Amino acid sequence: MFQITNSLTIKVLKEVTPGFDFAVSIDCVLFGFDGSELKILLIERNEEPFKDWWALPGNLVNEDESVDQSAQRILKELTGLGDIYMEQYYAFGDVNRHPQGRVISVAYYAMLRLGGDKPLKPLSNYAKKAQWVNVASLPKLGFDHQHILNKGLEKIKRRIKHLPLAFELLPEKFTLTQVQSVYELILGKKLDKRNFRKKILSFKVLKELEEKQRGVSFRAATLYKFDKRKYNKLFGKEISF
Amino acid sequence: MFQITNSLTIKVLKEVTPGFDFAVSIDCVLFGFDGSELKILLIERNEEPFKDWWALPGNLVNEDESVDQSAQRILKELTGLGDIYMEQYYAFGDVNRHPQGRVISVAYYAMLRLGGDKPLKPLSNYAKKAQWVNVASLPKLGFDHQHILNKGLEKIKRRIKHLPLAFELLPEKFTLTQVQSVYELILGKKLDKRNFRKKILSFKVLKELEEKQRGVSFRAATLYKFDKRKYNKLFGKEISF
DNA sequence: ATATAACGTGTATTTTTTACACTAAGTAAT
DNA sequence: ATTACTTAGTGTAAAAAATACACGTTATAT
Repeated sequence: MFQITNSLTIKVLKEVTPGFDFAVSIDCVLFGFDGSELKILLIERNEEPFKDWWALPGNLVNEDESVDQSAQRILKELTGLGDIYMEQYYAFGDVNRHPQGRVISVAYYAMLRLGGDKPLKPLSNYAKKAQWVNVASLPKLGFDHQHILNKGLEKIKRRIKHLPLAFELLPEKFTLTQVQSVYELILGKKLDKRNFRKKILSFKVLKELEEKQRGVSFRAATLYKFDKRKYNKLFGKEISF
Repeated sequence: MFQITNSLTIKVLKEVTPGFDFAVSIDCVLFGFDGSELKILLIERNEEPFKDWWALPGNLVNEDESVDQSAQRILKELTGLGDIYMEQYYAFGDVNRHPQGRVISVAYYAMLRLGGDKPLKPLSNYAKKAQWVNVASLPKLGFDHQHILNKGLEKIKRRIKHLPLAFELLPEKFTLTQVQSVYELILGKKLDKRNFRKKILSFKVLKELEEKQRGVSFRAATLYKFDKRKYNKLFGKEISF
């Protein structure tokens, strides 16, 4: 159909409408909590640009998928994690944010419970590996990912004041002290123990269990679980810490 | 350089990296208040697709501009309005949202005071005209613009509870009843007059003027103006109505 | 038995939110 | 000038929420 008469390296030659020469990518900011530290899920890249750098799990959107679908696929491919509800929070569109062309990136965040149950295994070779990294000691990240991450942190800081997002970070059974730790880490400040408990229990979305912690030094705390049923009824109510 | 050996209509023939065949567009949701009704700025389109339909002011992002810059340019071209701070709120990326190809749209909103001072004059011929339209009686909109607009409304509903956005909609001098009207329109519910005034004055961002309304039937109300200085100091404080 | 370290609890004060109804002032019509 | 009309403008009491603050309890480790 087309005859190419010069010797340039041409990747694909194709009919193009002006304006249709952008790429769209997804970047995922996954927050995790291991019981004491706030973590972010990063990958070690195996492709240019930024090969061998740490970066947020991210890649280009395909033509036949919505950006929401794409976010799910990309997270799965790069980290092995599936079935995670992520929420879109911002589109990054500076001209030179990507060294290989004009790429707009749509960022998503999610909160995730950590634990041996969810192994991190990249399914594609875009990533060498995926790993949870302490937010307080991040490596240098590729692209504008530090900026994307900072905006994500700001976002959850605001969100957690109004929604009990913290439970998504915690294991099924948790102590009130752990809940408080999550809030303190995300908000970056200490909270009063008695007032915190009064408040968090007043929403009536926690169910006290008969059970106590096991295998801890010193006094074991009572375990609670999150009652999603009751949480859904609460929807829209304002919460602040 | 290239020799085309068939007869298809080809708009541009160009080197393409796979993935780089998206377009990115901007859509602007501008809210206005004329003293009694909440309005949205719409254009009547003069280009396919959806020629002759009403739609949000929107167009494709150029390669050499950031999405933020693009939002400013597009708004100016389609409505004649410049120098308006718009905030990005969501990226819409369903596969079939645009009939001519894969277009991701980044949506922005702003609040604007209405008045003869800001004439609406499209500078490009993408729009036949721009016009403020009552939110309560919208025409059918092209693309997924009704959806984009609905999300924008939800957004400002949440925002106005925490920030005094209402003042951006009002003229320089306004009455407390007007402020209350804006809140009631956006929140979609009636508020108690005494409690509203107590609350809005408690932030101390309004300055009472010596002046009263002119040219109204019945008793004239005291005029106030917004004190941006004091507002900036307030930043971060939570407000709720 | 004792030391340790985290658990778990209550009250008083202040601040904020809510509910609620009438008088005052200016305009328009007669 | 009187009257009718319409919107402006105001206060208080009760309930709810937020804040400040300290010590006895309990399981573990030595």
